[in-house]
Amino acid sequence: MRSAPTILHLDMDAFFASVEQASKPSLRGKAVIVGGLGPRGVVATCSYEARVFGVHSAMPMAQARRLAPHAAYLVPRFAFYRSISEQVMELLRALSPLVEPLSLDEAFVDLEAGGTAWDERSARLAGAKLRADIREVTGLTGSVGLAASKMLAKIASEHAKPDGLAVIEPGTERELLAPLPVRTLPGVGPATGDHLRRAGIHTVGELAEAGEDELVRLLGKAHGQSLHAMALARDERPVVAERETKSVSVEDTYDVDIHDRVRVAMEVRRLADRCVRRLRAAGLSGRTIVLKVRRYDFSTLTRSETLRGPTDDPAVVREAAARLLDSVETTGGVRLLGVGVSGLADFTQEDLFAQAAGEREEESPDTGEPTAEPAEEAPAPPERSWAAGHDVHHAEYGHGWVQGSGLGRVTVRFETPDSPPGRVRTFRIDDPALEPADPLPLVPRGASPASSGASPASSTARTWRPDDAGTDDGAAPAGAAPDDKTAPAGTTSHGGAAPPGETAAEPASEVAGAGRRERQACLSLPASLPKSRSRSGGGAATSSP
DNA sequence: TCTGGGGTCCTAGGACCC
DNA sequence: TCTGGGGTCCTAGGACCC
Repeated sequence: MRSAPTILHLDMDAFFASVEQASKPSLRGKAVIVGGLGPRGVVATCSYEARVFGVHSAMPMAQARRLAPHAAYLVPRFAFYRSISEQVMELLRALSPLVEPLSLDEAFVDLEAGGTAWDERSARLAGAKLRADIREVTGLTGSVGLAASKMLAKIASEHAKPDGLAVIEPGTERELLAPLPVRTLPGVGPATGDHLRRAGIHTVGELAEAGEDELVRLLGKAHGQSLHAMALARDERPVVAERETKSVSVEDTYDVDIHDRVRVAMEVRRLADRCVRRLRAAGLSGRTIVLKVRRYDFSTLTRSETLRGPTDDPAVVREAAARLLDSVETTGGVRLLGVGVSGLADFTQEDLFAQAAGEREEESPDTGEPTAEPAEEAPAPPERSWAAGHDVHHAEYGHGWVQGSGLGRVTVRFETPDSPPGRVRTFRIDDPALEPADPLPLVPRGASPASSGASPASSTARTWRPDDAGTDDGAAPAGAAPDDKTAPAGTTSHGGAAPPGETAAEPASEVAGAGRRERQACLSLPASLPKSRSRSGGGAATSSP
């Protein structure tokens, strides 16, 4: 393992929700919940203001609505998030060619390989500058972890959240990890956590003491070995820039279970076509077709079939999926269907017609509503769906976003990322003056005068020492971060130079406010770690030390 | 409370070949 | 006639991650 903390992990704070707050001034400082809005939707991301009510990602939307009835509920706008993500990834690639994205809002960077950092000091500077650059270019905040390995960098960024930077100094790792709950380690989810708890293993230190043989016995070879290594802070995994796609799949959960076998078959056909479009858009073909069925009782099964050679022919995938469906009992109802292709090969057939058609269809807008599609291959008509959160333009009132719709009406709030909070007006859904619009940039173009404003705020950089995690009051480290954050937000970027002076400062101060609340919620440091990564169940319950 | 959608990796059994 | 072991591929399911 390297001797300097030159692996960086970036994690954008409450990414989807923060993007929505940045683009909609009236939502800043408010509880914002992004996810599926149907009866079976779940929370994808929520703002820190919403977390105060106990809302967290992966929670059923119905439960979130009970906990936070007055929050703003929005459908995700992936294309927009992707464009912001691309701006962030561009900043990372300026630091090093070795950038490994994990999702739209997360990535590892090998600073040493990029010649950007070689010791702790230079790594801190790079991390602080990155955070400042992200804020300047996107108006958003991200948290940075720096350590000598990927695992530790990720643990550090989690600790730094929100809007902070944390360094784990080489040499202190094992001492720092020892008191943390096993769920802190990547790869320990609910099942493994329970398993270990039943074996009397609660902390990373106990994991290390258990020994490799015991862990292999408990968890199997691969998992046991890797967990033992991680517990000892041994992690040699390199940052890998390009990883090959292994599979492509699509799936839909239906608002109500489907009982009609004919309808099930039709849905499978549509999913097969959608899957092939994605496959072709990626320039791939595949040999193994997978059908996924989730039944009324949530039991899930998969059936797969491997062809003699790779295909990207919709008819072939459709037929394979139909054959697989024949082997599945669906009486009682089906809540989810999915079609996937694996065993991928680079696309080699030169079927230019099909390829062109595939690309055209891929462009169709992403409304987040699985059911709205026309059944056959007709060119998608201009759908006027008015999904909550999407941008619109009105001939008279200008740019705004859909706050809600129903009963033949659509409610629009007229505001832009750099306007003050706007007013709401209601129209008929077929009002000809109203049309869908593209999102506006979060930061006005070219409005970045002397980048001096956001100087690499090295004051936000902290070292996470073993003592910090060990002490229960945690007052000093926990309190330090948000205070540090408010400083750059409040004092920089105001200096009159930026044309709309409020623009840069406003979202920043809101996020800082959110940060304060977040910190209150997790004063005890060891508990704070698993809390925000609780994907399913548990939450605070599993996190108490 | 009633559980999304997109992925990755691992395990285990059986078939088949050497 | 009995007893192998190893390797690879396929299938199904499960855990985990964001």
